[in-house]
Amino acid sequence: MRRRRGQSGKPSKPTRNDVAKLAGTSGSTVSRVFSAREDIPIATETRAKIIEAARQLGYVPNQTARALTKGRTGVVAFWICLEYSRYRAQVLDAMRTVLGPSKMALTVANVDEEYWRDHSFSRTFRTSVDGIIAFDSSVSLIAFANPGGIAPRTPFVSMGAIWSEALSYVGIDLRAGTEAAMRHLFETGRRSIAFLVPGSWQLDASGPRAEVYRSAMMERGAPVDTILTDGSDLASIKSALAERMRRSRLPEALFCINDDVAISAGRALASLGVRVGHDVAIVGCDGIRETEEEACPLTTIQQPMEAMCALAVEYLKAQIDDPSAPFRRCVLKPELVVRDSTRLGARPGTASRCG
Amino acid sequence: MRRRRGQSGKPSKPTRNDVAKLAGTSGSTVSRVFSAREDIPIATETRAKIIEAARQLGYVPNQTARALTKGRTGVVAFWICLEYSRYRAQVLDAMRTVLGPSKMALTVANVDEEYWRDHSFSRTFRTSVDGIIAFDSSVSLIAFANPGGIAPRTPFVSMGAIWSEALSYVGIDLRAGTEAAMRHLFETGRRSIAFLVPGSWQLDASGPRAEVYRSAMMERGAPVDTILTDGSDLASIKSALAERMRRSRLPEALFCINDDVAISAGRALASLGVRVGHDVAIVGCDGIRETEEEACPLTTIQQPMEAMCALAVEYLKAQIDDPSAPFRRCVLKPELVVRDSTRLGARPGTASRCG
DNA sequence: TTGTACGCGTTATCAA
DNA sequence: TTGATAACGCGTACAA
Repeated sequence: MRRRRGQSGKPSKPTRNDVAKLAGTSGSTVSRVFSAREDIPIATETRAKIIEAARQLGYVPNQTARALTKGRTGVVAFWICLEYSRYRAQVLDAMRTVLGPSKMALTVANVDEEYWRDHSFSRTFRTSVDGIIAFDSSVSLIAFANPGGIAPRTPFVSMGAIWSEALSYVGIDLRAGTEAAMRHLFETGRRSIAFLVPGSWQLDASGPRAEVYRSAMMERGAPVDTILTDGSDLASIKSALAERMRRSRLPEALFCINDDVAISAGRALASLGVRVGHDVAIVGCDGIRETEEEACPLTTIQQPMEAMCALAVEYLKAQIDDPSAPFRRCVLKPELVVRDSTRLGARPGTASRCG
Repeated sequence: MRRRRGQSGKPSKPTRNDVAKLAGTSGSTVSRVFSAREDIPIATETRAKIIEAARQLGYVPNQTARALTKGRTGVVAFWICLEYSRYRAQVLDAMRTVLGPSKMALTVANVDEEYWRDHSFSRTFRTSVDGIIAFDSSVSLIAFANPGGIAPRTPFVSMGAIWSEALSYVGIDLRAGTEAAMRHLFETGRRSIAFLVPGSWQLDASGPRAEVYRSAMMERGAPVDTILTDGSDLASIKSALAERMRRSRLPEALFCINDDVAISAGRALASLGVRVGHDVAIVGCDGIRETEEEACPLTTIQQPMEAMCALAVEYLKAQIDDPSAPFRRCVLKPELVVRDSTRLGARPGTASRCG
């Protein structure tokens, strides 16, 4: 038995035909009015009656039915981890900016975490979309890029520091970024450089940043010097650095796994009486806006967030418009933005505490 | 003419019936297998054949069709401005946390900006959902809460500092928060208190925070003292404060429109040689995490982000489960978190500059 | 345990 | 300019 309008007292949503009945016309004509297409001629009077009837009933076209017949939703999904991170929030902002003027609608889903919880994409897949852009999502790579992966015919573009060669992607070359950072540090005369990373980040202690750091050091005959912190919070970073100062000497420079860590390191050192940029240079990674407004602005490896989003959208559109189009690929190079935290000869400063 | 599978060379997605044919069974049985319901009995052998056929074809159930027949998507939309803001990113994080363990899927849309651009919700409405939670979205209030508003039968809950009495909402009582902040400042002996706000924020210069600030001052016979800045960036705030120092005296306390402004104000003052918490007290608003890790941790009006999200979800669920259920309403009080920026007798500190 | 048949609310085609 | 009518792909009542 089906729930029918008005039968059980629960009012369900009005449909095209309800409007048609009230307007004294047919369902197809109602559809035409709401199709919002200029090229379909409708008598002014008919249209007015339909608009009025729809208003009275509170009619809204059912997007699900529409999508079913058209085979398109006009929506692209952006899969990104929604756990708080300034970097990701800024990437999301870039995606919003890029997709704003487009015809496509944007919908954001929190994919990775959901997968680890459910061991499936069932929830994420519930919103039907024309294509998917996934940012730094290892999980979706596993799902899409493997042979016999899920939803093989859904247009998919991976974006960020990890990707699979099997499909379209817009990568970020963290190796190149790290190389530039290390070169800069050596060129500005730093010899002892440490890599600062929370110890729990298995992946990042062995990823491209760590690798390039190590080989850059070894190339120059400098000792590899990794400082592991307990967490990524200020307190953990401060205690790791304080401990280091107690046991031996601080390095001349810190290469930090990301900007969050770099910012905390800068503050921690300042509060320990160390002059950032003078006694110790700091380099971060990602290029979040906050690096610019620190007491001592931080040198950082700036990711090309907006360019990355724009390309990913372009690639996805190509796939959507022609599912048999070849995959497109590109790896973007970050730009080293040099600021006072690594600039020689900056004026000395001191810790900032409460008044 | 309809695009048919295999006819034009463009392979379209396989359907239930394709799988059924390959598995030598019927479409409904395929549906049953993919319904993932435990209570439907299926012969082990049949199921195996279907799974295998689906794998071969790369079959994924069409969510659009599924939603059309079931009348449910299992998705809730979260409408929030995606322009970068640490506060909103933290609210989003809270929503993710709350919805994580739930059965519902979360989809995030960038509503307000889209509306100002398109003057319609057409894009936002393309993803069909069971209900909508809107955060600090004046636009969606106009659309939903007005008589004869759009989509009157879609479950809708507004959340945040603005709401409409017409529908379910979870509000935040900024008046109460501001009152607590002002009380605290007066109780700790501050007499001259200025309100710091970017001048372009029309709304916020006349919203609840501004109003309560003014009446609190007037009640105590203290002069209202609004400091307008050109923008919300550090430079604008610094120049407004420097200008003030030049012309007259700094107030004993700054009540800032939000934490972003408060953080910038703290840094600006420090760099001008003012001791935050000693020479000038600072209070922010929103309770973003960053207030805690400033050189001088900031007192702030902490929004109950997670409680707010949890309630909004609860209210929405109620509406979804029973569309005729009464609207539910609640206004949450923020909590004043007192930190060193307003604590008397904190140790003096100085500006932190580059080394 | 499985198959048949209908309906979900649209869009698009075709005839009027 | 408008009205029937056939898909769209799936869920499910009912019959087998």
